[in-house]
Amino acid sequence: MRIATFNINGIKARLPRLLEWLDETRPDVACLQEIKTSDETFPIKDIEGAGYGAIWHGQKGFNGVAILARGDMPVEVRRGLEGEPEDEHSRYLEADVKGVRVASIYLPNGNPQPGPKFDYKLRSMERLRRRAAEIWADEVPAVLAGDYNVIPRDVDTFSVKAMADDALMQPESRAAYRRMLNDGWTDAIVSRHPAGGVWTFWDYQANSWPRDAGFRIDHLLLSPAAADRLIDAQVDKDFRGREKASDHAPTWVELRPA
DNA sequence: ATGACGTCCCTGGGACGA
Repeated sequence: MRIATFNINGIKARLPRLLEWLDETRPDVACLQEIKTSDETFPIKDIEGAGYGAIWHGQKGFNGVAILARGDMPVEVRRGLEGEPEDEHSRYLEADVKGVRVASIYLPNGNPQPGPKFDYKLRSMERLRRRAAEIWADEVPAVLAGDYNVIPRDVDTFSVKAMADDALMQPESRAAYRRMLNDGWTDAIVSRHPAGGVWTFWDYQANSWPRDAGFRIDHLLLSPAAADRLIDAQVDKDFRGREKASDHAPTWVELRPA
């Protein structure tokens, strides 16, 4: 089964691209981020028309996450991360889908750093880590998929120099991500492409896509029971080059049937 | 470099993103 994550940067502006991607690649599960729409305006009819059941956690204007399941209905486990009751950003949704625990995650960008947005980013990463530990304790096959807004290693960006002052690449951001790996989670793309050079994001600006100036910030972290079943992990890179594309490309894992 | 580019909001420009 294939589980994908895709920061679509506005589900309304991107709807033709999303439906096209679902039709062409037929992921079993699709975790979406930055749907940028309220719960009331989520285009569920179009999603259902493509053959997917869905749950979503929307927010007017920005953020927002969803989980889609082909020919199935995700069973919601949790929406939002604990630890900050006053946090109203829609950035986390978790469900059981086709025998796998799946989370759709949109961690904060954190720029500019230093500053309150960067502090919020780091706190959010620690809140995610705490939830991940609870999922780990359940010993279920789990895939924590989403836009982590972290460039984990120097080989995960076209230019270390260009990104040096960015929140995505600060030592604190990397340390927070590495703590989850140290907890035992497997970075699926790294396990299949250890040498790096795999990008999931290309900025709209500065001619980034034509000159392949991208970096890797969309990640799928696997629990041991999921990592044991890992067959492949890849990026649907060509979708970044299409008309009215998102600035992210879909990223996915293929798991052996249980 | 208060830049670029794009989406959202609700109207001409601000908020936000990476």
